[in-house]
Order: sequence, then structure tokens, then C-alpha cells
Amino acid sequence: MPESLKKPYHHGELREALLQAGEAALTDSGLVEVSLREIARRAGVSHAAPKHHFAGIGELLGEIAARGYVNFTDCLEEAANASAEQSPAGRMHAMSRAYLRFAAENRALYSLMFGKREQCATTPNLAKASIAAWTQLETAVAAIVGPQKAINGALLVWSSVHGMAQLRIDRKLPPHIDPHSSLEAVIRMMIAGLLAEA
Amino acid sequence: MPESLKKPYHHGELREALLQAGEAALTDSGLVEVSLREIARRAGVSHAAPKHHFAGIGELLGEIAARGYVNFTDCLEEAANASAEQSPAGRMHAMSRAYLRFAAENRALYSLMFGKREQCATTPNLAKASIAAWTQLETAVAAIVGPQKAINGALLVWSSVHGMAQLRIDRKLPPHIDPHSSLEAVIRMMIAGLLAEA
DNA sequence: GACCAATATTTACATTGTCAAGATAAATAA
DNA sequence: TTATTTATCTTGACAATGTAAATATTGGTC
Repeated sequence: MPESLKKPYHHGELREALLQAGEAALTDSGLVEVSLREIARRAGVSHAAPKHHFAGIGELLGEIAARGYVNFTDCLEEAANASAEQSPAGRMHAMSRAYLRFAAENRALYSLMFGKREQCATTPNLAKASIAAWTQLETAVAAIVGPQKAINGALLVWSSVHGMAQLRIDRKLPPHIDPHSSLEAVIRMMIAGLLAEA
Repeated sequence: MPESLKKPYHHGELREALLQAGEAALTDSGLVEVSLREIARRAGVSHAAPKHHFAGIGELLGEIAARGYVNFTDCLEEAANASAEQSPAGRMHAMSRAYLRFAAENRALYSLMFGKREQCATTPNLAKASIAAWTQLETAVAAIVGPQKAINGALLVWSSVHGMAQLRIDRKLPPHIDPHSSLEAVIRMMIAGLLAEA
């Protein structure tokens, strides 16, 4: 074996490599099946190597979730700005659609971000990123119902969209329901509920 | 040790005992921590004894979830009938409140029922009980928006109430939010969204 | 060049879920 | 009543996991 192919004892970028391997393992194996040892295998290191970069699997998952939140917030922002209808309600509709789309396209990551794995540790990065997401939502809602009722309004929005996303991911909806075809109607009703309060 | 205290080799009612021990373990240890071996310990039998009554931990959890659904459906029915306001919207409000109450009082069981543990197997009992719950909800919604729009309406209701319940259980709401105090307002807005569609 | 701290590996241990092989008792048949 | 079968429970084993401790290797610093 030539010297140039021998893998070095020190990885060099292991922390970043573990985060990426973790994200890949998440989409491949699913949230429940993913394990610290498997992530280490994917990164090509021993099972105990992650210890020097993360206190445990919880911290690793927490950092992955934090990165997920950043991406998530960007997606929503982008969708709102790209919306044809630039009224507050129109922007909210676009954001809701983007929310559900993100959840459908990142099932395991979404479940991790929103509590399906209790091992996931609330790291400072995660706390910051998740608060940013909430603030974004609350701001968008305030543009509809005013700052006074923004909290309750945001709770309605988040609850309905999160509930639908999670029920869909977990396949807990009865078989005669096609969530995709009902999606627009549910968002419309939810916003109607907001407007009634405004 | 007197003969009368010596525990018999055969339990006699192990299946039922395991279900009850499982429910108890669920509320004590939480959904994530609960294990088949711990349930067996609680029931006072060896770790492999459950095998003769349940194919695996998934089946045991599935049966526990099924019993949870039955209890859940009863709670909602009872709340709707006990409601002072007997209009369809009033009954729906009472049911929503009962839903959130059930979730808050049975956190681990609720999370089990609604998909937080993928190991949970969909046994025939579970399938039947969960469909009954959905039917109950859809009927109550149909009384508000008519049978035509009942599916989408029920999806809105279930999504918002489930989302709020799960976010609360997982403590994923930002600290400045007190879900309990927002509860009534969110339910009201959700029903307003329904009525707007009617 | 010697030393030290950071980073990886190896080994070990307590858990878990599941399976296979025995032990025990209850039900059934002779 | 007695023998046999069958259901139930225990014991022991296996692979897998997360975590911790001890060891090896390397890069940076004096």
C-alpha cells in the first residue's frame, strides 16, 4: 500500500465530517435507527473518536438540529420573498407551504428538530437557531393580526403546520386522507382563523 | 419462607400484567427510556417471558397504544356531551380542550399513540382504535362545516390540536410562551377558521 | 530535539432486544 | 390415576448501543 493512501491517524476535520456523516445517516437510516457508532463508521473513524468533539450523541444531534434550523429559516424567508402575493396573508401562505415542504423533504431531520428524539441536547447553537425561527414566524404573524395578538396567532400557525407535518411524517393519518391534496385548504382555513381574530 | 409466599412459576395473567406494567413504566420512565426488560422486571418475571405473549416490544407498545386510544376516544366523547354549549362549535371546543388535557395528563402515552416511537407496531387493535378516534373527530367536524368539507376540516382540527399538544410535551415552545394561557384563544381561532369555510 | 496537549484507537462494561435451549406446571389423554 | 403433551417461564447467549478509561500517535511549542 503506497504511503499516500494510508489514512492519517488524525482526521483533521473530524467535527465537520461527523456533522455531515450524521446528516447523511439521518436521511438514509432514519432518526430512530441512527447511532453514534454508525456515524463514526461513516466518517471512517473509531466508535469512540467523536467523544473528543461532542460530549455524546445528544450533543452531536443537537448541533445537527441547529444547522437544520438555520437552513429551515432560510427556506421560509426565501419562500416568503418569492411569493407572488406580497400581502401579509400571502406571505404567510407561502411560508406555510415552504414549511410543509421542508418537513416532507427532510423527514428525519425535521423530526429531530422538533422533538422526536429526546436524546437530542439543547446546545447553545440550537437554542439560538430555534429562537430565530420562532421570531421569524411571530413577525410574519404580527403583520397580519398586529403585535398584540401575535403570540397566540403564531401558536396557532405553528401548531397547525407542525401538527400536519408530523402526522404526515409518522403516517398517522387515516388511509383515505391525502395530506398533499388537503394542504392548501388547511392553510387557507388556518389563515382565515387568524384574520377572524385580527 | 412460607409456601404461600413463594411466587408460582406460572404467572397466570401475565399478558394483562405486562400491559399494566407497561403503562406504569411509561408514565414513570417516559416513552424513550421504557424498555421491554424493565416492563418484565416490573411484572416480576424474567426478561424473556413477554415473548410468549407479544412478538416483541413493538407489539406490546402497540397494544398499550390501542388501549390508550379507547380511553382517549371516551374522554373526548364525554367532554363533548358534558359541554354547556351544545352547538356543534361548542362541542368541538369542548373536545379540543379535552384532547389537550388528555395529552398533558398522559404525556408518554400520547407520544406513543401519535408516532414518537417508531418501534410501536400497528396491531389490528391499534388500527381499529385509531380509526375510531378519527371517525369521531370527522363526525364532529361534519356537524360544523358539512360532510363535504369534513375531511379538510378534520385535518385542520387534528393538526392544530396535535401540533400544540406535541410542542407542549416536547417543550419546543419558546420560553415566553405559556401554552396553557393561550390554549383557549388558539382553539377559538381554529374554530373560526372552520366556520369561515362552512 | 524534547515535551506536552490534542486527537484517535483499543478495550471494557452495562444496557438493550431477540433467540434458543432448558425447566416447570397445567391440561389432556390413556 | 398416571403418562404425555402443551403452554408458559427461566436461563444463557448473541450482537448492538452509549459511554468511559487506558493506550497510542501526532502536531505544535519551548
